[in-house]
Amino acid sequence: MNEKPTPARGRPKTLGRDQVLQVALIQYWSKGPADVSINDICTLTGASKPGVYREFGSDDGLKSSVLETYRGLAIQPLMDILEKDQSTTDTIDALIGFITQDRDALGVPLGCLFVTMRAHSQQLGAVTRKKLDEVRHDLLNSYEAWTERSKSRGEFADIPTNIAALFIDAQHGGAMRMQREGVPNDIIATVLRTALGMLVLGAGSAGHPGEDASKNGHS
Amino acid sequence: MNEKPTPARGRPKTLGRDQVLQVALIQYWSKGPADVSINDICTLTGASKPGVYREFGSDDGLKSSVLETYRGLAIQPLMDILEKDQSTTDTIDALIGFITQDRDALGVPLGCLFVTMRAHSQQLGAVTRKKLDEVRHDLLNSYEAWTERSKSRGEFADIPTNIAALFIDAQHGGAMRMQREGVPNDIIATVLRTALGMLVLGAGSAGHPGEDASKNGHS
DNA sequence: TTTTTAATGTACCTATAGGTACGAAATAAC
DNA sequence: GTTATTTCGTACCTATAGGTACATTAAAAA
Repeated sequence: MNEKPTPARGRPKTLGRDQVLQVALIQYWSKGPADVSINDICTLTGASKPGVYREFGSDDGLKSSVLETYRGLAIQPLMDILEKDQSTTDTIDALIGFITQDRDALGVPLGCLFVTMRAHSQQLGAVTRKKLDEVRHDLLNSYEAWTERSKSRGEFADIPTNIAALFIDAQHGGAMRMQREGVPNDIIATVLRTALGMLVLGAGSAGHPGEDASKNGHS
Repeated sequence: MNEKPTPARGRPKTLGRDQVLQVALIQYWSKGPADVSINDICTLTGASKPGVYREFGSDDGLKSSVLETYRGLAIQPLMDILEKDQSTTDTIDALIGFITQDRDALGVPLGCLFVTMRAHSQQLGAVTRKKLDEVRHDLLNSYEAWTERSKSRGEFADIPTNIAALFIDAQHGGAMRMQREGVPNDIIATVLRTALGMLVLGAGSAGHPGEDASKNGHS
């Protein structure tokens, strides 16, 4: 419980680093990383601008720190599902459940900050882009490792591992984009079942239908 | 050959509307619509800023005009492939060929301006967003109509039409994102064959492999 | 030639972005 | 108390964005 290793010497720090990170996270997530200024974050947190710059160095520094936070919050749990020792179909169901969780109920924004940042990478600084690439590689490696394990159990369709990983990544990105565009979660889940169902060896040309949620399509 | 219906009265117009549209199109396409200013376009075309505003009204007006241009240039050809009277597998092959064309050879940027604008819609004006929605609906309707025709020929898998349309749209978006992220076109084509192949009734759980392009995956 | 019309572009406006200089304030050590 | 140290936040900087006021110019019409 070492709250503060050094009892410090000068003026005590009052800036709430975690609070700034939390607020910035929600703002970037809901409005997009390019549509939230440092000024906005200062106003919302009550922090001073030099305080934020002292803590994070730059806009780029803040964004990369937020991405790191998001990774622990939303990307790691996704990868944890892949690590878990369960059947291929169970993993797919768990993935779909995770991706199409009710965001209102959870109190978090729609979409995925990681996916959004990838789409906006041109507007991000070098540090954030580098971390983005790192997270992307981690995630793709996770998909590949899961695919390999599933293949070794004889549960995976005859698809090259790297292709499967890119395919899964594309479905994830597509699902998050649909969510932001207002497609209902049950429709998204149905699309994902169709898409990911085909990865399972021996599944029909259409995945198992599940409950029918195919009435309402796009607005 | 009515070059100019009205011989005009006052000072002749020198602003090259089409040139501005072309330059803006390439700029938005390659750098993203939020990373190109009116000033940039003025510098690149030699047009004056008031000239651009007289012609297009606003930033929003210019962007929506560019989107309209892009629609004719890249979206309509895609939809034309869907209208063509050919087998489901042939249409899928044509789609994949169109999407993974060599952009360097064609002299056009990577990715898809329509897809990029959708991802950046928060940063666009009301007019452009409206047109974006219109194009999106057109495209989804095109996918649905094609799906229905394919079903009536007994060539389509047992997937609800609206779900199939969203699925195809997601593959297109994913392909364009991969292209921007540096995935080679032959890899993208393989992912698309895997994804779209499952729409064909009676295809194996993996699509027909085609030539093997599954060595190099993601960088 | 003078007038009317319609386009031209220089030079400006306001707002906001990221970023910082610097004196004031709060603590521990002396 | 005084000093050393560390953080604080007001007030500022520069750059660039979208957008426009207005005097000027080039044509057709009178």
